[in-house]
Amino acid sequence: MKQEERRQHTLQLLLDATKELIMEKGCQSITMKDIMERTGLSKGAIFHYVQSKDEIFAWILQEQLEKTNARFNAEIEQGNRSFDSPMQKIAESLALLDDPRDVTNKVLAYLLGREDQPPVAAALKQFYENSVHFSSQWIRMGQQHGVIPASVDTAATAEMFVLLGLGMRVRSSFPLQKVSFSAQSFSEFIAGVLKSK
Amino acid sequence: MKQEERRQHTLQLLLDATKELIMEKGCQSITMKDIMERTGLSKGAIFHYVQSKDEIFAWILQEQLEKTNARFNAEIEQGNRSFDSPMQKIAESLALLDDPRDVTNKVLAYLLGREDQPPVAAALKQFYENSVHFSSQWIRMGQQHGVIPASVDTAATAEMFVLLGLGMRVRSSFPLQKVSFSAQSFSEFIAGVLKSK
Amino acid sequence: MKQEERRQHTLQLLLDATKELIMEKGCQSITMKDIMERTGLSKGAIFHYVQSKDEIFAWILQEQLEKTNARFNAEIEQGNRSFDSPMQKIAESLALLDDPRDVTNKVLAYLLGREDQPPVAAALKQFYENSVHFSSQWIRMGQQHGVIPASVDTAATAEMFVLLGLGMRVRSSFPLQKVSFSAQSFSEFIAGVLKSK
Amino acid sequence: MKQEERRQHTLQLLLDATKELIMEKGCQSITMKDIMERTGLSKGAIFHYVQSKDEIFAWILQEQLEKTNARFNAEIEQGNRSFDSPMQKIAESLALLDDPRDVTNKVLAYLLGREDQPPVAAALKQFYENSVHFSSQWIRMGQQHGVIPASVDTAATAEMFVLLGLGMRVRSSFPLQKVSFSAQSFSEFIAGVLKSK
DNA sequence: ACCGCCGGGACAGCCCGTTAGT
DNA sequence: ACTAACGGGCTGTCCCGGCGGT
Repeated sequence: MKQEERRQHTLQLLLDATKELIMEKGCQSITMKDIMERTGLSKGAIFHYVQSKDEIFAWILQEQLEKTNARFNAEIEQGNRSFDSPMQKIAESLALLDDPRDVTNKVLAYLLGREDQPPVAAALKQFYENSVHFSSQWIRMGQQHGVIPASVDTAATAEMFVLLGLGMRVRSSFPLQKVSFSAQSFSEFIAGVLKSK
Repeated sequence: MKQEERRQHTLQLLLDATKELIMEKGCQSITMKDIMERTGLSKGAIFHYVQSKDEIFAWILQEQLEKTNARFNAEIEQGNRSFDSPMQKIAESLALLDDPRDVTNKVLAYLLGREDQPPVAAALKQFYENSVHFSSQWIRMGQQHGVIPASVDTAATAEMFVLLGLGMRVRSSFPLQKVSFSAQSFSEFIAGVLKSK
Repeated sequence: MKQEERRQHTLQLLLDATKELIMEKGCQSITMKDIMERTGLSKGAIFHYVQSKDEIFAWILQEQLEKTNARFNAEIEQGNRSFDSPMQKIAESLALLDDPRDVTNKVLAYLLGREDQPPVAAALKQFYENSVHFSSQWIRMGQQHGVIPASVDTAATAEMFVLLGLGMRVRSSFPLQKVSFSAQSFSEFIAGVLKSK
Repeated sequence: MKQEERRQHTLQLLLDATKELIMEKGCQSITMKDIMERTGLSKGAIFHYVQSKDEIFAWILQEQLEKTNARFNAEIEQGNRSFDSPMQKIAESLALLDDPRDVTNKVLAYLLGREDQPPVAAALKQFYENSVHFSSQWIRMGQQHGVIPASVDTAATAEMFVLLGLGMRVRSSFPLQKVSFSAQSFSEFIAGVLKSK
C-alpha cells in the first residue's frame, strides 16, 4: 500500500503544480518544462503517470467535479429538512461561474478546443453529464420538499440550467466591461422558473 | 484597384480553404502545411495577411458574424409587418447551435482555449457583444410590434438567450447520446419567456 | 540633379536610422522590420538602395572610414609644422578603439562573420587597407618632420599598429573587468616604438 | 556509466561534424539541417545537448582552447631546461594566426558578431582571458629561465601580444594580396620586445 | 515498478529577398 | 521611385516515445 500511497501523492503534486501554473499564466502557455520545473519531476516520470499533457488538464476538471459532488452529497446526507440551505449553496457555486480566475472555467475553456483527444472528450462528457445529473437531483429534491412544483419538467429544466451555467463559464474569460445577466441574475432566474406555476 | 481586388481574393481563398479543412479534420489538427497546400500559398504569403494561425480562425468567426448581421439587417430593412417571419428565421438559426458540424461551433470551441492571445480575445469579445446586440435588437423589434410585452427586461433577457446559445454551441461538440433540452426546446423556451405575463 | 539629391538624402536616412538601432540593440538583432519602421520606408524601397541588409552595415563602416580620412587630410593640408598636433589627434582616435559603445567597433565585429558576402568582404578589405595606408602616411609624415627615425620599417610598423588597433576594437566588446593594455598603453607603445633607436 | 560514455560520444560527434562543415562552407552558411544530416542526429537530439546553434560554435572555440592549454602544460611539465623548445612551439602556433583556413579563426570571426547572446559572450571572454593567462605564463617562464629580462612588464606585454594575435586572426579572413606584417614578423617582433633590455 | 536521460519528428512564426504591379 | 504580395528557408520549441538504470 505504500506504493499506492506514493503514487497518489505524486499525482496530487502534479495536479496542484499545474493548478498553480494555470492561475499564473493560463492553460495555453503552460509547457511540460514548466510543469517539470514546478514539480521537480522529470519528463519520463510525468509521462509515467499521464499519457499526455491534456490528460493532466482533464484530471483537474475531474477533480473539481468530484469536489462539487462531494459537497452536494454531504448536503443531501445531512438530510436538511428546509430547502433553504441547498439553495444557498447553489448560489455560492453560481458565483464562481462568473469568476475569470476560477480554475474550472479556465480548464474548461482550454479543453473545449481539444476534444479530438479521447481522454479530453471523455472528461468533458462526464463533466457535462454529471452537471446535469447533479442539477436534476437538486430539482427533484426540491420537488420532494414541496418547494418546487411537480409540474416542472425536471430533465429539460435541469439541462437548461447547466447550459446557462456553461455559457456563463465560457463568458467569464471574455474581457467584458459589464454584463446585464450576472450570476446574481442567474440565481434569481432559477428561483423564478422553479416557483412559476 | 487591381491590388485591392487581389488582396480580397487571396484573403477569401485563405478563409475558404481553412473552413474546408475545419469541416474535414477539426481546428486543432490543422497545420500551416495543410493550409499552404490547400491554398497554394506559401508560408510567407499567408503570414503577410495574418499574424498567427489563430488569427485566421478569429477572422472566420468574424465572417460568420457579419453574415448573421447582414441577414438580420436585411430582414429589418424589409420592414416586415408581421413578426412571424423573423421568428421563423431565428428558429432556423437556433438549429445550428446544436449542430456539431457547424463551423461556427467548432471555431468557437477552438478559440475559447486561446484567449491569452489578444486578437483571439478581441474576436471573442466582439462575437459575444454582437450577439447580445443582435438579440436585444430583435427583442426590441418584437416589443415595437406588440408581440413581446414591454415589461420584459430587454438587456438581461437578451443576454440570457445568448448565454444559453453559447452553452448549446459548446455542448454541440460533446459526444452525447441524447439531450433533454434541444434547439427545439430553446425555441419554445424563448417563445415562453417572451410571451409570459 | 534633384534626383541625385533625394537619393542621397534617403540613403543617409537609412544609415542614420540603422546607426541609431545599433546603439539601441546591437547589430545582430536588428531586422529589416526594425529598419522599415524607423525609416518609414517600405521593404521594396530599401532594397532599391541596397542589395542586402549587410550592405547597409558595410556602408556604415565606409562612412566612418571616410570621416576619419577627411579628418586626417584636413590635418595634413593644414600643413602643421609641429608633429604634436597630429599625435594628439591620434591619441583621441585611439580612445575610441576601447569603447564598447562605438558604432565602428560594433559594426566591425558584426561584419567579421559575414565575409562570405562579397560587399562585406570588399568593405572590410577596404577598411583594413585604408587603415594601413593612413597609418603609413602618418609615420612617413613623422619621418619627414624628423620626429620619427628613418630607420623604422614604415610598412611593417604601420601594419602592426593597425593589427593592434584591430585587436583592441574586437576586444572592446568583450565583457572584461579590467585590462592591462589599454588605449593609453597603446598610445605610449606607439611613442616608444617610433622613438626607439 | 554507459550513459556518460554515450553522452560524450554524441557530443564529440556533434563538434567534429560541425568542424568538418566549417572547413567546407564556413560558419555563416551552416544550417541545422546540415548538422543534422552530417551527424545523423535529429533536431531534438541536438537541442538536447546545446541550447542554440551558436553554442556549438562556442564549444568548438573552447575545445581549441583546451587543446592549446594541454599542449602548453605538457611543455611545462616536461620541464625543459632550455627555453628554445617552447619558443619553437610558439612560432608554430603563431603560423596558424595567419591561416584563413584555420577553424579557430573562422569560429572566432563568426562569434564576434554574436556577442549579444550570453553563451557566446562567455566563450569569447574565456577565450581572451585564457589567451592572456597563457601568454603571461609563458613570459614569466622565460623570465625564470633568464631568457627574458625581469624589467619587462609581464601583464601589459602579454596582453599586447594577445591583441596583436587577435588582430592577425581577424585579418586572416580578409582577402588581401600581400601583407607587410606576417606571422613571421610577429615572431621576430616578440623576440625583439622580449630581448630588449 | 518506477524514474530519468537520450532522442525524434513536427510545427509555428520570423526573416530576408524577389517579383508583380502602380 | 515606390508599394504590396509573395516565396521559401531556418531556428528553436514542444510534446512525446523508448531504452537503460535503480
